[in-house]
Amino acid sequence: MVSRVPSKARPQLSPDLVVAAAAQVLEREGFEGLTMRAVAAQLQVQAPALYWHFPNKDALQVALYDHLMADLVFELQGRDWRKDIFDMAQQLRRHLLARRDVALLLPHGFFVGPNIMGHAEKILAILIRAGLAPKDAGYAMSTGFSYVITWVIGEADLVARRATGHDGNDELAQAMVATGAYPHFAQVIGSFEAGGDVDGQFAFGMNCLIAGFAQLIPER
Amino acid sequence: MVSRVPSKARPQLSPDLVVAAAAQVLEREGFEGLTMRAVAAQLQVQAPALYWHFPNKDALQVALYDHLMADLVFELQGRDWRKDIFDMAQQLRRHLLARRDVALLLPHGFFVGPNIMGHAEKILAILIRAGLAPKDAGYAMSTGFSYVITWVIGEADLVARRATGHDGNDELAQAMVATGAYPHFAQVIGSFEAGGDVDGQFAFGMNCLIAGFAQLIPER
DNA sequence: ACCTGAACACCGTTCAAGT
DNA sequence: ACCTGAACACCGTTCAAGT
Repeated sequence: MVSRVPSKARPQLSPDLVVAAAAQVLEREGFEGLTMRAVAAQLQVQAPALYWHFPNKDALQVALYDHLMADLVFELQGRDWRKDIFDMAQQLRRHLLARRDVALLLPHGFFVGPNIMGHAEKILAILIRAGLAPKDAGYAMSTGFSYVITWVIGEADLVARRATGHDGNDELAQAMVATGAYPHFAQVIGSFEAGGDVDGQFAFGMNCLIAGFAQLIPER
Repeated sequence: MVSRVPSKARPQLSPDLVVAAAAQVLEREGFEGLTMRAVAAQLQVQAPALYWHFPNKDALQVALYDHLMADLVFELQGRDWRKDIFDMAQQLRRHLLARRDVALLLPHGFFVGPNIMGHAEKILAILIRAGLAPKDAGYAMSTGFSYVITWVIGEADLVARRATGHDGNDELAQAMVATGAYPHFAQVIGSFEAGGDVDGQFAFGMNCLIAGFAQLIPER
């Protein structure tokens, strides 16, 4: 007789366990390696088993994204709302960059999850307290959120390309500049030869947005 | 003997022909249907034939994106740089929305192609003429570009979801609001019940950016 | 030089069947 | 209720072989 409660019993599958396994696969194999089969293997289970807990891969990805936001806690000064918003953007950026390929999990726009909601609530509180109308606060948040996500995808891509050596895109750009048909572009490229300041560029865009947000506060 | 120049001769394959076929497939089947096999079928050719003209699917996608930008011509007033930048963003948005799934072609950041370069040159000219330093102009352009792309992906997704009926995300949002744990979020959702103004929201974000750009112009 | 045929090594997902 | 085995209908890509 086989024991009904085997000692090596791997715990029964649950959505949380699946998400945790997916997180490990993502960190180890990257976004391209995040397949249903790989997640199943991580759990020592067959791929179709996952479909009992998630309707499809998209749903798993969304849950995974939310899961990876669980340990993001904004640390704010609470003196100037502009600084607070900026700090949140910066901390979100760092958080996303520190975990492999997280930003790629969200092909489509904003969505809802328990952890995400907590962050959104905090951001909206600050914006509304700063004087923005609720509707404007909503616009501002989603705009800022999109900015950070898009930025992180670009930045991760950049460091990946630098790691693998030459760009391929850079060469093409050089070639086109050499034609002399793009004087302004050439000028801009030239100003980047020092290497470009990633932190500075991120701050630039974010501060642009914040400056725009500030204009929405009605005069009192 | 078979004639050496068959009358029904489909012209020999070329990168341009492949890209044109890919454009048709994208418009007809959408991004998900854009497979090497489908493009090949459009050309009445076997899939591996494409690999003679493009090293891989990514390269084809990039070429396709650039191709789809060929018939975008910015129409500008040339009086106020802010208005011109805004108009370009608006026209780019409309252009992207009018062609199915174009914005999805660019998973990674900016890249280079002949048509793209022409547009970049025009944008940079305006920004530099407005008084931005070349480096700032470069930052501004890529920030604005990312904004529009991300926006369009979100907007296309939105109309797609509306077309298919209920959201699934909306329901979840409602449920979370009902918990009462997210008062600000609830407030924001409430202010959108009128339906939300897509054009207005796009303009909002873009104007935020432009306001930020303006702050970079040194005082004279 | 340019394309076909056949195959490799995968995918997400479904579904009957087991326990 | 929860998972396996086997399969379906695909993918991108490689490569020997044809012309």
